[in-house]
Amino acid sequence: MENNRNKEKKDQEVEELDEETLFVVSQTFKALSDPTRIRILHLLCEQEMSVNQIADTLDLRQSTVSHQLRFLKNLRLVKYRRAGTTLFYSHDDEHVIDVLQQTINHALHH
Amino acid sequence: MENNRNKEKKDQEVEELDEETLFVVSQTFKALSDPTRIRILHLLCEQEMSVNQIADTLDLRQSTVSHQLRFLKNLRLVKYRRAGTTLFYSHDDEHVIDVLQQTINHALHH
DNA sequence: TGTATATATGAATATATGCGCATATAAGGA
DNA sequence: TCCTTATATGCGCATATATTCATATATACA
Repeated sequence: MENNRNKEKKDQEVEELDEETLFVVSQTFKALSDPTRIRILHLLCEQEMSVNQIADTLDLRQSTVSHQLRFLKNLRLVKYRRAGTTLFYSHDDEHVIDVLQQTINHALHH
Repeated sequence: MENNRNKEKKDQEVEELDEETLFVVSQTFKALSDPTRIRILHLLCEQEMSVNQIADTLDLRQSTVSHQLRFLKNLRLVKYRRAGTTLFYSHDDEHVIDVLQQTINHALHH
């Protein structure tokens, strides 16, 4: 079987993805690949919520929610505003929310 | 902190996702969360390819490609046609390919 | 300063995941 | 039937991940 790497690119040949793009894309989807994070992001689609509100609504431990919010915040998928000791989280990436909504709708209608 | 589950739904309150939807959506994104699977699906966006062609093009072991193709086939994200002993794989879910392309483009242009 | 509330964090544990080796299976041709 | 080629699969290892408990940090307020 012939190996085409390092040869001239054929007309229909697809451009290989560079490592950074691959990393960003895989991380983005990894964020959406866990049911807990999906539930959290789905909540935050329409309203901001505090950590404890999220934990209560989804019946999760406070630490679980906090860990996952840190994960999502590192990827800049959520942000927060402080009000006293309470932090209100909201989504911070329209594209990711779009993709999530699309896929939820696709799953619901099939 | 008040727990709103099992109470009347407020106007802006988001509908909770049922377990099956949650499973389907998370599995879909899990498929897209691994760099190897992304590379394979990205290749199959534009052309069908045999297992060995994929392995050669992406510099992966044949067993690695086969394992990942099985994963993708279980989720019905790829299909294949047989030609002798060779299996030509191609993508089989337009929605997932769309979502992948969108996210790759989003990553490339930011 | 001391207390209460909200959130974050570190460590431990259980589980899931990706990959490679070795081998099995399957189809085609001599 | 035997050999070759293409692909699939079982198992084990190494690593990643999600969750929990216990505790730390931070803010507000008396």
